[in-house]
Amino acid sequence: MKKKRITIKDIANVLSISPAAVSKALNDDSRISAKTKEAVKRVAKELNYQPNHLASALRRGKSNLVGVIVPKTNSNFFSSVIENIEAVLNKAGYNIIITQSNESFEKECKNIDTLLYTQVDGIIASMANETVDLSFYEKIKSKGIPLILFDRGENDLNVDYIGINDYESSHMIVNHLVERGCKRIAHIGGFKRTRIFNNRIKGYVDALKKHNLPLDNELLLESSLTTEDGRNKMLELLALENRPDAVYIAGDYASLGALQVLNEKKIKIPEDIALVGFGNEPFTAMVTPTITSVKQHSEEIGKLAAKSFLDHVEKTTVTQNLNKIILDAALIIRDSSKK
Amino acid sequence: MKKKRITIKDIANVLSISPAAVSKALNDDSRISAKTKEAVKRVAKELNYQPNHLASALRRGKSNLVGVIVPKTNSNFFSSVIENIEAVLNKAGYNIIITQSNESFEKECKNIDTLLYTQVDGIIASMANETVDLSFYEKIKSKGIPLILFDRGENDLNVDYIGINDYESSHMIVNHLVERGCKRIAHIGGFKRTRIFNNRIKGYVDALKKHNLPLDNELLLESSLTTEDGRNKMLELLALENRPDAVYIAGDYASLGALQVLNEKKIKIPEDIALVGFGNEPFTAMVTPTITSVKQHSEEIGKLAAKSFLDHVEKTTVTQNLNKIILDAALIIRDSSKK
DNA sequence: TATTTTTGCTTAATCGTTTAAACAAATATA
DNA sequence: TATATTTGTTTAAACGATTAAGCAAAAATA
Repeated sequence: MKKKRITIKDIANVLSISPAAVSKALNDDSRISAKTKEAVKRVAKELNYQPNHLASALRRGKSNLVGVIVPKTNSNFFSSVIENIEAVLNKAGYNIIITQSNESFEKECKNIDTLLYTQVDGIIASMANETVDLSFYEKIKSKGIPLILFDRGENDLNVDYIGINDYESSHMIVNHLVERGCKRIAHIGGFKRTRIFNNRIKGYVDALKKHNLPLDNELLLESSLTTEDGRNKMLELLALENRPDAVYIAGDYASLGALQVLNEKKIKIPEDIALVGFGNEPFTAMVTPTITSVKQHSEEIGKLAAKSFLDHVEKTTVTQNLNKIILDAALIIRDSSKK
Repeated sequence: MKKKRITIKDIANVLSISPAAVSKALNDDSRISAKTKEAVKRVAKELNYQPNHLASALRRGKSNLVGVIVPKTNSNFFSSVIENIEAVLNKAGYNIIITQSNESFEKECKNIDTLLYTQVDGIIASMANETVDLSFYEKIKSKGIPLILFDRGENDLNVDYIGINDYESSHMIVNHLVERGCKRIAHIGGFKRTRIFNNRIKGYVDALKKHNLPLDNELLLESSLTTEDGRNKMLELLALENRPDAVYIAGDYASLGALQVLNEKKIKIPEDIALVGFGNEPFTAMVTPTITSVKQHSEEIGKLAAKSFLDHVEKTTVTQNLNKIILDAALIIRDSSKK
């Protein structure tokens, strides 16, 4: 019942030549005559031959597969990054394997093992929120497999990184809010231990200082940045005796939660409290009022991450200098913070 | 500079036994002594041995990889289906490779080729809108590789299918709108050639008949169901002399476009025109007003698709009866159509 | 004690490709 | 014409695992 696989041997038999010649013909080896090549390709098509990737990858020691690890595909940012990684790598003859960590350290470790086991030629990853222990990433490095991080990265791991300038983005946001006339600007930040969120916090603190605004610790909250936690942290801020007049939230999903709370309590946005999110998820332009947010250039990040990988595999030289690319983000001003 | 790979041969050398014994020990073969197994596993750990998937897959003729093809990972429905497929398959020792067709027939064909080339053990797919030519799917079948379709499937391809009852869903929606008092119900449907959208249209037409409502052809439009096209089709409906008092749209993204148009024109939802979408994307609960939509049980669909694949590989019998599973969808009533 | 069965391993072939090395025939060079 | 080079192919050994078959030694059975 099972269909017999067509192999190069079958093609060789038809043409009465050796399998080696067939292999070389299919790979356009210069030492094979044009006539033979043509014949081989014709017969290959006739027999509906499909090369066996496992065999060639095993022999070549190269799978032409690249693993991608993201916290969730279900966000515009990550899905767009993936799309662009894929576009660049496909052109170079690579295919990608996408895995999700669901923000779980354990799942992320499993994913790494799976990818290594599948013999990927490289890994492009954005780390889960939970991840503190870097030993699994060290494992990738120790195998000599190119590792490229984007968005969620770690300085300690001395690897290529593509991301945006989080520190500077916070400055942009605070500048914008100050210009609007806001004086008590709160910040619902992500986990401090995650580098990008820590940088956003630092940027926020320094920007306040720059504008001679006092830093009020009750206005600086740490959050998991889910919609649910956005709601909770917003409620905390509203419970304060001295409410903020603007809230900068380090993630769009959390900013959505905050927006819902403000709408429910009939607090006017941006008149009473202005709102700024982060990530420029499509829904920020869909909700009422639309939410000001920061665009992270997902297309660019995806392309650069892929190119960074290609640099590694194509460069045979030992002069492997690290690619650390920091892009400038763009503030997309919408109704939630308009003048 | 490159790290030498550790193979079973290295382990064998350390223990002065044969590579075959090592392989069997690692696979818990009953003919290997407990002592040897223990020693092998200890040394494997010490040397940080990672099995070479390519080699074992080649030899076994089984890659333990399952390919997944979806139009876009960037929708809650598909990302949730994928998550659940993965959960079930991981438990059974399989890993998945996710690919996106971006609703393009050409890309979908490429994805199929990639997956076949990677020697996946099975393919779970949801077809692109564009896809009419089924020859690439026939190719999968002709190779004897299990193929399971979900959501977007085709009856002609005689394969397993998991989806919801689209025809019945339309009835549910029309019933709900009629109950609300609506008399002129419009339908912005997907492409007729896509089976699921065609079923929704049929359900709409029959439900109108059931309620003795006239079928007005200017109220039945065909759409690509993007946000942009949702806007355009809504504008078409508003241009009618005799406007509808309810619009049932076969996709949430298009319903969002329609909602934007109605909001811009200050047409009251649901008082002037009620709105119902399809898919229960999270944003339907985020926008103002929230949009009534149909929940497709993505978790269930994902799990069932994975189980269906496992059925195929585990069943060695020839009695392979087809799994055609049709789930009942659930109508989630929100502000856009509340009484 | 002699014979059979079980246990625990080894040998060698195999999966489908690639590729270094060998080699004959054709062509170029001296 | 003799020698060197190029061309087009074959042979055979990999890649790293699995596995059928074989074979001693140990244990069980008669």
